[in-house]
Amino acid sequence: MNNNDIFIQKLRSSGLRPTKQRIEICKFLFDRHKTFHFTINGLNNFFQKKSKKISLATIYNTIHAFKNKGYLKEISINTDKSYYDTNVTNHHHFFNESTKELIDLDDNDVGKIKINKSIPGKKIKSVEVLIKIANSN
Amino acid sequence: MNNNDIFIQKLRSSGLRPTKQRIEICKFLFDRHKTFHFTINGLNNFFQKKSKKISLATIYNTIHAFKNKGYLKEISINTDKSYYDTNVTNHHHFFNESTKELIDLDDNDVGKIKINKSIPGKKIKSVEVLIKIANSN
DNA sequence: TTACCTGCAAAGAGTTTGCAGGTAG
DNA sequence: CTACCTGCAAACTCTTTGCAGGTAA
Repeated sequence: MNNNDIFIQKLRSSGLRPTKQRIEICKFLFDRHKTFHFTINGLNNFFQKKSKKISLATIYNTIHAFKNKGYLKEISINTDKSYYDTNVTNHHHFFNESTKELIDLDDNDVGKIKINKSIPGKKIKSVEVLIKIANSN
Repeated sequence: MNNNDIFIQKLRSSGLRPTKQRIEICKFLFDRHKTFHFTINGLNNFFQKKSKKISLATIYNTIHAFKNKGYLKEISINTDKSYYDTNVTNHHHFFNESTKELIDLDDNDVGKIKINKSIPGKKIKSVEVLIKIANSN
């Protein structure tokens, strides 16, 4: 089974039709070993350069669908734009303010977060640490 | 010295002219005991209701100026809009997803965050924990 | 054939900017 | 008087939406 077939199956099993565009997006996002962070604009630029133009509306649609299916995680750093992460496990981030790049941290990089407060009737949905870094000079 | 004078002095000492609008904004933001979170839209609504309309451009200008002077802190929760905090000390937050409200956590509420990774040439600028909560039912 | 998907363009939300008139010092 | 500030409207960026034509099953 080649990669395309894997993605076709992945899409189908999520109730998403495996269209040409979605398969291309899958190949770009998920056919890699390392964690990958991106913005919608970055994705769009990539496909334009490859002359595999996918309309912005379709990119938004697909990314939203993938996020809803749990294949992507949205990360809020600032109000400018949304960042997405192909690593959907619970983890924290460095944000390099000089380059505007996100860097994943793994479990060993950040000690356990102890939360000593709770609010009646409320449940903790997520705990995210964002560490902003910049050139040290 | 009354509160207005304190704010006038605060503005002047920052190189900001104490205009009517800025003093009004100061009074609303800083003349309180508890920590206060707000959005630009919320501020705007407040002044409109009080029939002390301040133009949106001036509100943006002033909030940016205050942020640059270190009187306010911007908090990123989602891409929708910016949240601001009159508590400029280092602290963490609950974000109530049901009500879209921010709640400050103090030092005792969150254990010390241990970071075991560093990036050569980079310095940590801030460490922020955002804990999303929602109704537990 | 039918439900779903794509792409375009228009619309929306939040924010920023240019500029003419107003105000503080 | 001069530099700075305000308010309006226009512009901008990112994102969402409506809809006509296209495609998967």
